[in-house]
Amino acid sequence: MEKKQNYSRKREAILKAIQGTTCHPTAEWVYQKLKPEYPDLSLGTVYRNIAQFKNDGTIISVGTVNGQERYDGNIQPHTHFVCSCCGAVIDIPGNFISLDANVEIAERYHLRIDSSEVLFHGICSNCLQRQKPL
Amino acid sequence: MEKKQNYSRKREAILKAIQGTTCHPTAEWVYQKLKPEYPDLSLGTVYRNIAQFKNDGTIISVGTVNGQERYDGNIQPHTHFVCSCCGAVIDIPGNFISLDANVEIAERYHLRIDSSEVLFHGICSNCLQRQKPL
DNA sequence: TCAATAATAGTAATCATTCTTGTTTCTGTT
DNA sequence: AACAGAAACAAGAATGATTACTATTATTGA
Repeated sequence: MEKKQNYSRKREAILKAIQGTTCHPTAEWVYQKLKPEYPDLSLGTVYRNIAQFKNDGTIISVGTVNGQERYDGNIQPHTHFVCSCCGAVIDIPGNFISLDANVEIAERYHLRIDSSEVLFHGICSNCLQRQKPL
Repeated sequence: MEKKQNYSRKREAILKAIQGTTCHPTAEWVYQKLKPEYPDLSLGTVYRNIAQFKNDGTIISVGTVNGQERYDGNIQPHTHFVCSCCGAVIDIPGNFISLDANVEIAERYHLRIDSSEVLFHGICSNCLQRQKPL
């Protein structure tokens, strides 16, 4: 019952672009990145394929920063830091949530937990440097 | 140097509406909630005051669910569960992140951490019930 | 009461994302 | 290789949440 999926060079390029960076890009970033090599690439294509990757679990969403959704090609459990100054999303190795906690919470609240996410907010080292003179 | 702030009945009502529910409402929800009592309320006013509350730290944002930002009047550290089926955001008591972790990460990566957030994704008990027949 | 200024309604503008339509690309089969 | 059906696409229109603008109204301190 699953839809057949044809090969597409652009789809592959979009995935590679997301997996090949740690900047947790937006759809627009991917579009701009690939535009030189694929001049007839359409932003809609980027969105459409990203939606598919998300659905397949090939990539994950890191959430919305300044109104734009950010994606991550690294699907290993890890943690993110979001700079409230420049909007950068930075990887922090480590999970910080025990598997036990997941199970316990799921049971206590009668929920099914599919994933957990830890997010830190603050100012990144770059922005701290820049602010020093103030 | 701080701007003077005049009293506004609508602003108070908006804050009370957000603080008086645990549903982590959207701006639209607040607007619909208050519309009967304030027939000339404007959606822009809701957004403008929410932005102010967020800035003051009176409320927090829980992130974006299905394209709409969700707010929380409870600023005590606690945890959220987001139902990927119905979009409900549910409070889970407890923080799950140690203060030590914050300090350690901040030092190791030369960051300033202002807040941390734990988010669970899955299916809530209501949606699980509804799906049972399948 | 009165002037200064903050807050608002209503509406227009913005911007990320999704949808639509007609065309092009894949793929399996002759 | 040529063909047919399905999948993917570009380009642009449509949508929907949020923000900005402008003329009016409310609040405040004197």
